[in-house]
Amino acid sequence: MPGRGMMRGCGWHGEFKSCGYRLTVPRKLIMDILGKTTKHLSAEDIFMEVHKLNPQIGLTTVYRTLDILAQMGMVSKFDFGDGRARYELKTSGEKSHHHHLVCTECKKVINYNDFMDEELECMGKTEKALSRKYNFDIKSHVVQFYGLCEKCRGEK
Amino acid sequence: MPGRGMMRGCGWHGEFKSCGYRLTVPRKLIMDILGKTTKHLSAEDIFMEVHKLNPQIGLTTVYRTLDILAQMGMVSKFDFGDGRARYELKTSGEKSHHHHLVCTECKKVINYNDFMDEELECMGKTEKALSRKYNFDIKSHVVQFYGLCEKCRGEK
DNA sequence: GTGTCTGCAAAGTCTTTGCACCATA
DNA sequence: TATGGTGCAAAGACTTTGCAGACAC
Repeated sequence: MPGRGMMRGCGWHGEFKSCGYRLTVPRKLIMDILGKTTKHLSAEDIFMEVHKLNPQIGLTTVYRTLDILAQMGMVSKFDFGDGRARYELKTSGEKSHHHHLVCTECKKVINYNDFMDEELECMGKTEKALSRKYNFDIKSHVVQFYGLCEKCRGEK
Repeated sequence: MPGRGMMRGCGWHGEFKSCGYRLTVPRKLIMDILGKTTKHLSAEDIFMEVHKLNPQIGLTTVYRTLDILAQMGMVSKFDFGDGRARYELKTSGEKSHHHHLVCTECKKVINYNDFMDEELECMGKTEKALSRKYNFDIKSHVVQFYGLCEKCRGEK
């Protein structure tokens, strides 16, 4: 059995197996739900979706599965400042990588990737420079803008 | 009495008062501690420091003060993925703005500001573009790189 | 003196853990 | 059938709230 943490093969079924994890009903459902949304779901959100399809599945399993997925690097875990973690499937498409714009009032989150060419280039440069200077093995980054959305700034 | 949330005058004493807040012993101590470190203190960290100087002060007060400071914009609140919030005084000096490099293993955080000129320029551009496109009033941003620090990558 | 602030204790939220049973490979 | 996975309940960790007494202005 290959060590956990390694990823081989393509498609998440293969990745799962080659990491020594079993393919179970809850895990399939959770991956399905994550794959079908562009939203930023909390564990509870995902649990509620799963629950609709299979009421037997518990919140604990959702947390455990998300942990595994995050450790495998298949899912990103975000904090938008509302006290609960949010999860997003890391998709590999060209235009799928995005950053976030967060309303601090109503907690709405907008994905953007339209102004990102320069941003990504610049993040890449910084990443290299930081890796070199601090001898870090950099795996990911987070870029988030915080402010008031159109609606909330109007109400102030 | 001016409405809370406004900031006038200079020095935090003045800001505090002009926002209608009282200048109390715990608040002074907390500001002092935040002003004297470049670390990323949790509420508990700050509480322990405060406790050394004045054991009467409670953790609740620390949380409440940090809340006020964050709302006034004098303090930034960060999440580095270890389940507790971290606080930093926003200093206004030229070179004081910085971003973070976080080790996902040992949770060490490095402030960097040496590769940031281009990064900041680019963030500025993106901020403007996002403000315009989504009609957001952007107040702040977060940039964080995650990975393994020198020590932790060696142990793997 | 008045309205704010404080400390304590208790409650609230999100997340993790222990354990016996179940299911995948 | 042998691990690993699951659900439930309970515990854990961080943060917030309620309230009576204390303090800044």
